[in-house]
Order: sequence, then structure tokens, then C-alpha cells
Amino acid sequence: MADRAVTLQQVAEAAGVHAATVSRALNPETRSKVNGETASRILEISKEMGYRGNPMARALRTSRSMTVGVLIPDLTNPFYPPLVRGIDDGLDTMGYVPLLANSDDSPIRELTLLESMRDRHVDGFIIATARVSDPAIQSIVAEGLPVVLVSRTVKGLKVPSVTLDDELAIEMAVNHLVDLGHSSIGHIAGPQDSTTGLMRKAGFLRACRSHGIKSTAIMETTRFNEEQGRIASGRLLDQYSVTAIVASNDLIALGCLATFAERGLNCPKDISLIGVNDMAYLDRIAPPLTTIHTETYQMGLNAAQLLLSIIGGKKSSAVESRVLQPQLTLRKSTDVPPPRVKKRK
Amino acid sequence: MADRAVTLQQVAEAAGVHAATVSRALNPETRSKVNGETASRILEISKEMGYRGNPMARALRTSRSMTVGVLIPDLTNPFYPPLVRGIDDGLDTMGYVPLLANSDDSPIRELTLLESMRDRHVDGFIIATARVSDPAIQSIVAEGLPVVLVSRTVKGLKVPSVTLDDELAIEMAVNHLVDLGHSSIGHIAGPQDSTTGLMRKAGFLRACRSHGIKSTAIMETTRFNEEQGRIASGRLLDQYSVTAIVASNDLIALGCLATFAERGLNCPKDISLIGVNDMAYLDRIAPPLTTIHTETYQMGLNAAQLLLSIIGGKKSSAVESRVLQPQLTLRKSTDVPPPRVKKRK
DNA sequence: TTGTACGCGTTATCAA
DNA sequence: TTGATAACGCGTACAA
Repeated sequence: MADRAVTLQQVAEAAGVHAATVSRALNPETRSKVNGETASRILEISKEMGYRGNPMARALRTSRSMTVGVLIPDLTNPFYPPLVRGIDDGLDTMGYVPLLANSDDSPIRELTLLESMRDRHVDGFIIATARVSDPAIQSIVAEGLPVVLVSRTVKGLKVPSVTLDDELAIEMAVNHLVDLGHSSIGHIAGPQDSTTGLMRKAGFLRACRSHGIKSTAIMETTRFNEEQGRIASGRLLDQYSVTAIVASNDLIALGCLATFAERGLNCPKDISLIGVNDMAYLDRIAPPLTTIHTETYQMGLNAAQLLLSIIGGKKSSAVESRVLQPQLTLRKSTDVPPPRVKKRK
Repeated sequence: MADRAVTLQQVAEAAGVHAATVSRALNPETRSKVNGETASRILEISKEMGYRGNPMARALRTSRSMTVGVLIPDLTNPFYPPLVRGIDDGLDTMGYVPLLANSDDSPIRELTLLESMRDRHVDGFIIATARVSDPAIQSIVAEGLPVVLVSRTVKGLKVPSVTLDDELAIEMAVNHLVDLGHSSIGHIAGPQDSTTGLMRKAGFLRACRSHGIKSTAIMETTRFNEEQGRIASGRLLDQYSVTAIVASNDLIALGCLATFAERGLNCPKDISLIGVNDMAYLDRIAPPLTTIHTETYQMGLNAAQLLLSIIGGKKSSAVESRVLQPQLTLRKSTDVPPPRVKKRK
């Protein structure tokens, strides 16, 4: 049963022509250079024989592996599965295959992974682990390899990217809270070495300013996760008296909810909360989380499309980055502020 | 900046030896066949020159691609990210890289993907999409390619696998409910063309029998998802009067909760619910879901290890499958049955 | 339109 | 212990 792979040579012999002719006939790009009849005959024979071609030989010859390196922080972070799924589906349309790896947000691991993928001769990269300053990515870009950044970008690096309008996202969140009547609003900011954390904090500051409310109640986290969110929100509540919190993302928001529970705070009656991303199953938690929706799947799909266009020959500097629009998703974690705010000091 | 890859030839010239010698020196397996001094000299020079090697050329020559095909139903199903992460980490230890693809539980897509991966000369497969009868997988196995099944298996196919003890999992669920005093227990079974759905239903029947309770309140779904769970649980409640439901997995349990909400049923006061897998963030929903915990990450890690041992030369028939032990995780969706059960007929 | 010849970068086999 | 040589399977100038 275990036939060894059929080779071009064998097809050629069976068809009574030279291997080169078979190669030309099988490649759509060069098929025109071969007699129509013989071409279709070869096509038929190769199909009969179950010819598949050897991707290694082809890759060695063309130095194109038909693979793409996909780098994300951590697949078990619920933000990424839809993103990766979008990338997968996008790459699949052109016969490309992703080489997926998790960096756990470690710069050295990112470097290792990037180099390992480069050594495997991937045709390009889709990177979701970018930091504001990221030498590893810069060096990959400097080598001239096709790169698309997704979700996060590198400051000052001119590379195509697909991102959420992070500033706008937070502004929408603040606007929503202000509309409800809040004026003491806190922010749990994400890591400031990522553009998402950075831009969202900037958005918070700008929105507060535009509403004329002072915005000192800010705590930063070092990771976008629940634990960090729990700790930071605890510190925030220790130091400030706020009626609402804008979390830099949903995971951090989940941490805030944990803090609320610890302190017997009812959300949204005592305090309102809003997150960013609208990760899966947030509508099922208690309380269902109001959040800013991100089209994560589309983000991945777009990233794949951009990269494919670059691999296809388009100058990297000529492809324009895409910025996805955030969308307010109302649920139950935000409400009007409680009647009276008790000051701590 | 964009140096073209350093080749074996170039290192050889720089070291004043033949390329073959460099090859031998660089490969740990053959290093003993080369003079110790020259070996270390070559090693040093190659490091200096930043020699990386060309995986395509190597693969062409050795017909080993250092890649593994990983097939799952759908990455956005929360069960899979930890599984894939385990696989990733397991493969990474030996320098292998996963080629990930989603089948969406479509048999034809599974076939296409499997063939496409085979054509890419992956060194083996880790498959999480198996159906009870699965010709595509059988033919891959028949071709002699290394395969490890994970989570689900193919009936009658002698292939190493890593699975949960599905029957036991459901038995534990039923036992828990019986301990609480329930005697009218329903089951939302998963798809019966997957061993998980099948075995879990069998476990349900067996457990009921052992407790001497009749177990006719069973509804089957065609997919392991929330929507199907919602529909099936609706039908179950229309036809039977039960005080508790065992869902074949957590997603289905989520669907049950949706039905409860629709009908104004309080869980667990009016009806108890228990799921399987303990997917992420189930402790945050309302009510926190009691479930049977699965070590999903370990499952993936183990699968990778088994596959690597086969690729490493171990006879597939000689590696023993692993069966993971389920674990009852108590939360808030199960309680004693309501005082009086109103019969419908 | 088709065939020839070579090379992509390695590794394996043989001689030396 | 090392060097020479072939071969893995394919694509592509170039010649015919």
C-alpha cells in the first residue's frame, strides 16, 4: 500500500516525454509554453499516477517553502484562537501553511523562534508579539523578509500591520461611561512596552481630557492577564475612589471582577466595568461584560492577505496597513454611578 | 544587511576541508568519525560564519522535514487551545514544528488536509478529528505514516492514542448527582460518530444501570457546541422531567444553561447541571459550572511525546496508548434536587 | 515546442 | 580520518 512518492521523472517516462516538459505542463505559469495536447495528456497521466510533487525539492529549487511563520504570545489566551484561525484560513486560500509558535511574551524566546523560523526558510512572518521597541523584529525586517504585524506594532518601524484603533477603542469606552454619568473613572493599563497597552492608555488620557475630567487613577500591569488585573485593580481601589473602571482588555477586566468579588463590591451597582476585545463567552460571565468588540478573526484574515500580497511581489512599503474599527458592545457590567460616592480621604 | 545564507561549502573552504567533513563534524551523530581537533575547529568556524544549514536541502536528502501535521476540528473551540499548546511544547523539545489545520469536523476537509500534509512530507500526524469510522485516517495509517490520535479514536484501528477515560468521566458525573440525591437524570449526548460522544453515552447508561435508575432521558446532538446543546436540552425538557442533566461536554452544558435561562429555570435550585472538560473560565460564568476536569495540556504534551517516540524509530504497535484520568471539579451548578418534582404526565 | 544540462545544499557511500 | 562523487527531485536558462 505504501507507494513511494511518484516523481516527475516517472511521469515523464510514462508520458514518453522529458521531465522538463512535464514540469512545464504541470506548472500553470509555464503551461502556455507547451503543446496543448501533450499538456493535457501529461496532466491526465500525472493524475492517474497520483503525482504529487516533492515540496522539498521544489523549495530547494525555488527557495520558497510555502510556509509562513506565525508568532503569538500564548494560544491559551482567548484573544488569539480567533486571530490564528483567521490567519490559517487566509493563508489556506493560497496554499500556504502556518508555522505556529508561542513566545510567552519573552523577548529572548521571540528571538529564538524568529531565527528558527527564518532558518526554516519560511516565506514570511505574521507577528503578534511586537513590543514598542523590538530589535528581533527589526533585524528580521532588515534582512528583507516579508513581515506583517498584527494587533501590536513596533514604534517607528515602517511595516504593514493590522491593528485595532486602540485609542478610539478606549475613547468609546470612556464616552460610554461619561454618558452614564460617571466622572470618577479609573484605568487599568496594560503593559506599556506594547503598543496596545500604550495607545489605550493614551486614548484614556485623551478622552478624559476632552471631557474635562482629571484622570490620575491609573494603574499599569506588566502582563495582559487576569492575575495582573486583579492585583492592579486592588491597588487602584486602595488609592482612588472611582465609580467606573476601564480595563485595557477583557482579561484584565476579569481580574477587576475578581477584586470586586473579594471586596464585596457589586458590579455594576457599586462600580461599573468595561473591557476591550470581546473575547469569547464574556456574555456568559457574571455580570455579562460590557466591552469594546474587536473583529479578531478579520484581523487575522487581513494580516494573512497583506502578507500574501507582499510575498506575491508587492513592495512592502506599498501595502497599506489596516486599522479595524472598535465597536461598543453593551452588556451588564456598566450602569449609572451609585447615588453617593464616599470619599476615602 | 541581507546576507545570503551561509552554505556548507563556504564553511568547508574557510576551514580548508571538504564539505563532507564539515557535514560530519556538524552532525552530532557522525562527529565521532572525524578528528577531534578539526571537528572543534570546524564547529568554531561555522559558528563564526553564522552557518545555519538549509532545512530544505537536508529534508530533500534525508526525507525528514522535522514537521508534524496537527489536525483539530476548530481552534476557536476552547477545548483545543490548551491541547495544541501542549502539542507545540512537546514537539518543540525535539526541534519539531507543527503544521496546524482546522477541519471543522468535515470528513472531506479532513481528507484534503491529511493529503496536503502528507504531500508536504510531514514526519507524522497528531489527529484530534477522528470519527468512529474514519477512512481518511485509516489510509494514512495504511501508508505507514506515524500517527497518534488524541482525544478521539477510530474504532478498531490499532493506533497509539491519548484520550480521557470518557466512560469513567461520565460515571463520576452521575455518581456525583446520585450522591446529591438525584434519581431523574438526563443526558445530552454528543455526536455518536465520535468516540467521545459514544463512550460518554455508554458511561451514562452504565452508571445509571449500576445505580438502578432508568435512563431514557437522552438526547443526542450532531455537534459539540452550544447551539446544539441548547436545542437538545430544550427537547429533553419538553419530553422528560429531570432534576439534573449530564452534558457530554462543557459547550453543550453552556447550551443547557441557555435553555434554563429561556425557561426561567434556576440552576442549581431547580435543576442541576454538570459538564465535561473544565474548559477555561467556566468558573466565571453564572452559575460556575461543576464539571469533570480534563488535563488537556497534558493530553497534547503526551500525544507529542508518543509521536516523537514513533518517529524516533519505535514500532507504532509497541507504544502504549495513554488514558488520562478525569477529575470531578465541584462548583455551583449542582445541588440537591428540588423538594418536589412535578410530573408532567 | 521540446530536450539538455546544470545547480539548489545536503548527506551517504565509497575509496583513498 | 578524510576526500571525491553521486544522488535526493525539481526548475530553468539555453540550445535544438
